Amino acid sequence: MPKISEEKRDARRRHILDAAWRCFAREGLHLTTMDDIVRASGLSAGAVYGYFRNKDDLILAALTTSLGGLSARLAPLIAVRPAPPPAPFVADILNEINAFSAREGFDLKRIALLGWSESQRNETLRGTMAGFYRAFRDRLAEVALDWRAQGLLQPAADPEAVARGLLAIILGFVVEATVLADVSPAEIARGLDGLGVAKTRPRTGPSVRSAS
Amino acid sequence: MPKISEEKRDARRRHILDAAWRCFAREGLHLTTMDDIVRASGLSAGAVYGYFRNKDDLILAALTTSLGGLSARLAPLIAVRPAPPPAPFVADILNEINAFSAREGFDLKRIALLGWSESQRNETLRGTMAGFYRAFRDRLAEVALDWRAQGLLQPAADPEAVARGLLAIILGFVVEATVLADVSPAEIARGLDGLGVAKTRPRTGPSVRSAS
Amino acid sequence: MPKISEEKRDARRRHILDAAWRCFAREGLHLTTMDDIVRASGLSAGAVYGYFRNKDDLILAALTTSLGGLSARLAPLIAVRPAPPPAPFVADILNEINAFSAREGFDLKRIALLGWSESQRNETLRGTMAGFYRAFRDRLAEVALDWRAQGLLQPAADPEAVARGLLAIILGFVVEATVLADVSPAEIARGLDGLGVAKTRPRTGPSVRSAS
Amino acid sequence: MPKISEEKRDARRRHILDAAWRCFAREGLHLTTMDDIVRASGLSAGAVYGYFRNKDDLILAALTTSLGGLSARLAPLIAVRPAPPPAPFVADILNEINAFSAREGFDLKRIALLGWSESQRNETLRGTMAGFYRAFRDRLAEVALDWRAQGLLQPAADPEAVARGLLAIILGFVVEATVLADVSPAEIARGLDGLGVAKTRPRTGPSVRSAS
DNA sequence: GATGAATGAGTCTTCATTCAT
DNA sequence: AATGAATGAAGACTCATTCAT
Repeated sequence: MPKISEEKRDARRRHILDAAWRCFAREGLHLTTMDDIVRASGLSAGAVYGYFRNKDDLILAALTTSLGGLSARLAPLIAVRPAPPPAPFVADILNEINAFSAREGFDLKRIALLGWSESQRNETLRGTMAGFYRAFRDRLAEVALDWRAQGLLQPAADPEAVARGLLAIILGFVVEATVLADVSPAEIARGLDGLGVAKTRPRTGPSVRSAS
Repeated sequence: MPKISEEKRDARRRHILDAAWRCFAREGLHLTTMDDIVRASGLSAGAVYGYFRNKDDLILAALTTSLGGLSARLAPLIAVRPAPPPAPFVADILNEINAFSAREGFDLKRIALLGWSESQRNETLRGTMAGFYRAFRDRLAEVALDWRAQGLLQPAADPEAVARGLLAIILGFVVEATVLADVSPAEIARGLDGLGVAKTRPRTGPSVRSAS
Repeated sequence: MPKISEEKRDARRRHILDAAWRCFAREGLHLTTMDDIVRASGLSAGAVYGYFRNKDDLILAALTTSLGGLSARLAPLIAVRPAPPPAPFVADILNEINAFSAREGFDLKRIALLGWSESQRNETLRGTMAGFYRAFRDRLAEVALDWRAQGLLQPAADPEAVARGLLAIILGFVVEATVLADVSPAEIARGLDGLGVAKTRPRTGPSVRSAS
Repeated sequence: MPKISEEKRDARRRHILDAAWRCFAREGLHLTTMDDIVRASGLSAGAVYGYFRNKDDLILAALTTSLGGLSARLAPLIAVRPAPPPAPFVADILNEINAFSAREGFDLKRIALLGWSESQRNETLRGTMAGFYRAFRDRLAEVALDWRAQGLLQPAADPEAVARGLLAIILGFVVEATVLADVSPAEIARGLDGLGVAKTRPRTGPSVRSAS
C-alpha cells in the first residue's frame, strides 16, 4: 500500500475515534482496552497505533475532538442577535447538545463526564478543556450583555457572573440528564422561567417545542 | 465476639476510605491501584481486603460514603423555613459543598466527578446516586414551593422544574469550579440574581458574605 | 506469606539469576524473553519482577554478579608473592576462568561476551565493567612490578604497559576459546613462553613509531 | 536483464549495510529495528527487503562483510617477509584495525563485539567467523615460523601456540580498547616488549602442568 | 487476625514482514 | 521495481486477589 491520501487518512482517523467513542461511552476511559477499540474499529492493533501514538493520545484526541465538534454546532446559536431570552436560549443550547449526542449512537454527554474526570490528571487535557469552556463562557457573557440591553436582566446584572451561572446550568444539565436521566431541556427552561420574574413570558418558538 | 470492637472496626474502615479518597482524587478511580491505597493507608493488603471485598466494593463505598456525608451537611440548610431567597440559598449550598470538600485534604468535588463517570458503568452505583440526587431534588422542590408561597417565584412556576434547574446549577458549579477553577459560590449567586427579576434584593446575610 | 527472611530472599534472587544466566548463555541477552527466564526459574512473572525491577535490571545484575564472582576467585591468584613467572601465571588465571565457567552448567565466557556487547549501550554497565577491569589491571601491574624485580621482565619494562598486554591476552583468550573453541590455557601459556626471547631490542622501524 | 545494473545493485547493498553498521554500533544487533535501518538508509522498507531476505540475513551480511573487509586490509601486513619482530608486528596489526574502524564513522571494534555475541546463537555465523579467524591464525603461525627462523622466538617455540597467543592479544585488544577505551596499539606493543625476556626457560612448575 | 509474597491473566505496545497499489 | 500502510503475533510489565505462615 503506497502513500495514502491525506483525506483517506483523516477518514481513517475519524473512524478510529468513532470506535473509541462508542467504547468509552460504554466502559469508561480506563476500563476500555486498546483491544476493545481495535476490535470495534475493525482494524489491527498496529493500524490504530499508526494513527495515535498511544492510549493517552487517543483519549485526548477523542475528548478534544468531541469538544471541537460541539463547539462548532453551538457557535451559530450563541451568535444570534438579538439573543433570545434566557429560558429559550438555554433550551436551544441544551437541545443542540442532545442532538449532537444522539448522532453517532453514543451519548456525547457521557463523554463529557469522562472528560471532566480525566482532566483532573491530565494537564494537557485540562488546559484544552478550560480553554474551550472559557471561550464559550465569554460568548455567553456577550449574550448576557445583549440581554441586559434588551432589559431581560436586572439593570445591575454582571454579565460575567450571569455567564458563570449559565455555564453552570448547562454543565449541570449534562450531569443531571446523564446520571438521573429524567430531565429535558424544556424542563430546565421552565425552571429558569419560574426562577426569573415578572416579564419573562413563556416563549413558544420552535426551539423549546422541539425539546423532548 | 469479634476480637476488634465494632467501633474500632468502623474507625479502620473510615481510615481506609480516607486513604482511598486521597488516592482517587489524585489519580482517578481506575488508575489508582489497590497497592496505592494499601500504602496510603499504612495497612497491609490483607487488612484492606478484610474491610472491603474487592476494589469495586471499595470504590462504591468511597463514593456513597461521600454522598452520605454531604447529604448530612446539606440537610439543615434545605430545611430552613421560610427558605432564604434563591440566590443566597444557592450560595449557602455551594459554600457548604466547598467547606465539606476542603476538610480532608482532598476535594470532594473531584470525587463527585469521578462518581458520575463511574455511575455510567456500575448499575448499583447509578441506583444509589440517582436515589441520593432525587431525594435532594425533592427537598429542593419543597423549597421552591415555599419560595412560590413567599412570592419569590413566578406565580405559575412549577416547583419540580425549578428544582431541576437548581440541581443543574449546583452540579454545574461543581464542574465549573473543578475544571475551570475560577468560580466562587458568590459569583454564581450574583449570576442568579442578575437572571432573576424585579425584586430579588441583594441579601446581606452571612452566608453570601462568607463566599470567597 | 509473611515477611520472608533476608537470606531466603537472597537465595531466591540467586536462583533467578541462575535461571537468567542459563537463558542468556543460550539465547543472548535480548533474544531471551522474560518469559524464558520465568519458566526457567519455575516462578511466576510477578515473582521475578518482585526481585528485579525490569529486564534491564536483571541483565545488569546477571552481568555484574558474574563479574563479582569471578573477581573473588581470581583475587587469591594475583596476590601470590613472589608471583609465578608470566606463562604459568597466565595459565593459572585462564584455568580459573574455565573452572568458574564450568560450574553452573553454562559458560561464563559467553556471559562475558554478552556483557561487552551490552556495555556499549548501557552506561551503568559500562562503568561497572570498566571499574572491574581497571582494578584487575592494577593488580596485574603490581604483578608485573614483582616480575621485573625478579628479573623476569626486561629491566626497562613498563608495568602498566605489561598489564595492558596481559589483560588483552586474558580477554582475548575468552574470545578465542568461545568463538573458535580450540584453545586451552596451556597453549596460550606455551605461546607466551615462545614469545619470550633473548634480546627483543626496541625496534626503530616506522611501524612502531606510527603507533599512536 | 535486470532494470538495475549489477554494480548499482551492489552499491545499494553496500549503502544499506553502511546504514545497518551505524545502527548496530549504536544500539546493538537486536535492539536495532528494521525501521531504524530503513530510516538510516533513506530507503523504503520494501527496498531493504529487496536486498536482504530478512533481519538475520542482514545481520549476517553486515558481520561477515566487515570481517571480509578487515581481512583484505590485514592480508598485506602478514605477508611481509622477513616479518617484523613481534611487538611492531602486533602494533601494525592493531593500528590497521583502528584505522579500518575509524573510516565509516562507526567503530568496527564494536561490530566485532556484537559478532562474537551473535555467533553464540547463529550456527552459520559461527562457522564463517571461526573460518575467518582460523585462516588468520594460520597466517600468524607462518609469521611465527619466520620469527623462529629469524631467532626472534625461543628455539623450541611452537608456532601454533604462538599464533594462538598472538590472536588472543589482538582480540583482547579489541575488547580492552572498546570496553576500557584507554589502550593504544603502542602500549600493547610496549607491553609485549617488556614481557620478552632474557631466559624464560620452559617452566616445570605445577600450575602449567595443571593446565588442560 | 494480620501479613505481604506470590500468582497469572490481562494490558499496552512494538516490530519483522507482507503486499495492494 | 518501489512504496509504506497494514498485520498480528509476541514481548515487557502490572495488579487485583489469595493464602501460607
